Amino acid sequence: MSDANPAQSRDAEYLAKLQDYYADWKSIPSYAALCEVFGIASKSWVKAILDRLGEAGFLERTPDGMWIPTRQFFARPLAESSVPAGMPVTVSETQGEYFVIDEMLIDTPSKTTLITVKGDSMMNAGIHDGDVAVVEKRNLANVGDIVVAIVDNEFTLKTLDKERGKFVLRPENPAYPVIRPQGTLEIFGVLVGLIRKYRK
Amino acid sequence: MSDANPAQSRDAEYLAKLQDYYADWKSIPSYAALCEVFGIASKSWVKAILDRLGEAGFLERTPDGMWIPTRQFFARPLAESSVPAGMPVTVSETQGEYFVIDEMLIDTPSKTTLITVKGDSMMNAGIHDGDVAVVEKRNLANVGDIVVAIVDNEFTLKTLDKERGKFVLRPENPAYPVIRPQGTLEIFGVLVGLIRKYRK
DNA sequence: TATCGTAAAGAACGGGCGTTCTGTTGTCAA
DNA sequence: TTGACAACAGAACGCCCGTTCTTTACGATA
Repeated sequence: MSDANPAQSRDAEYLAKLQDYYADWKSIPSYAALCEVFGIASKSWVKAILDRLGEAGFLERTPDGMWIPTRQFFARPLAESSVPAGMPVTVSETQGEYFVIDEMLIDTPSKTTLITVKGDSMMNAGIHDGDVAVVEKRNLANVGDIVVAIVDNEFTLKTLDKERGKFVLRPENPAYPVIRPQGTLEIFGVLVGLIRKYRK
Repeated sequence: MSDANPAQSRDAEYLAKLQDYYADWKSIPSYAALCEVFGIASKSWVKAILDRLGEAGFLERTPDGMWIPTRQFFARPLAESSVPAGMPVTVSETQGEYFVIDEMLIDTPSKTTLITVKGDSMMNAGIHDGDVAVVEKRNLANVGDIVVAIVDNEFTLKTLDKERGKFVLRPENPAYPVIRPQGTLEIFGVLVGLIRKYRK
């Protein structure tokens, strides 16, 4: 039985070196290369280290046996605004360099598009002019979803709703009218995320 | 000489599949595994594809020969919702306005923190409960900036304003009172971005 | 002094991986 | 109908990679 405490022994050093390497190369190298990275000479010990880091939850393996980093490997400081304590601002010194916002918002890159929002018709849903919508392309959506539809050859972002058995597009701003498409409603994609950048 | 046009042939499909795979596993698999991913049967053709994607700038190799993604690999196409024309939905061929979300929102990783927003006191600024605020840590801000301040040992997100020569924190929701701190106002950071994720 | 346990070193091995070469198929132009 | 080319398929090979086993060094413990 080891002490089961993950990154408290010398493994913490090895983890740090691995994180630095990964920041440079975005991959976990072969055991032979890891010998150089870690500064040790035996592949078997490298394997032992990686096995422990795996058990500790920093690494896992693909179905075909490759080592890959886990979410914990990137461990960003994400504070909750409710945290009461004095100054939890530690924000993890040094090797960060890798916010995985992308991963948070995007599941299937090939089906995801970014669209800049124009106008204030979705104001009350907290979607403003200039925001960037993260849209997953598909043509099926549920009532209540915010969708990107194609109306008059333009993209439009609205809430999908149903009125007397027919689909309609409802803006989230009383100043705009509900869109009741005649014929079929062409849905381009579904809103899965939103990004806003404040000018510096 | 090939036509030198990168992701315009069928390679675009292969790139998309690779991107999706990478989103799942954060690694580029062996040629054998790539055969399954791409749906082809010959390793030599897989190598040819990766070589071309490498030339096109989507992949590169580590010193020891492993394939790794480049920045371009993570770039997403950005469309403007105003685009009027027929169907420019072609995912903007070639390099039109690609960008990477992380880079867009974060200038200096070491000074940037993510904070989950609690409550609806900034409702009218389009900032909702559960949104993630991208905050750049510094203690100087201008009137009008949205800042994270420390009040009563808690983070609070408010607009910085001035009243009769003194700084105050103004919520963007009439149901909440303006905060008029006695003594100094401790500013933790300035809001530079906002992220929202819609449940699937 | 003897006995552990930890932290490695080092050898040995079998298989999988990347590479290269050679075929095969379909399509289009001339 | 021929030829050229693109898009793969398939085999063959040598080396490197991951795994396992054995051995060494060293500090703590008793």
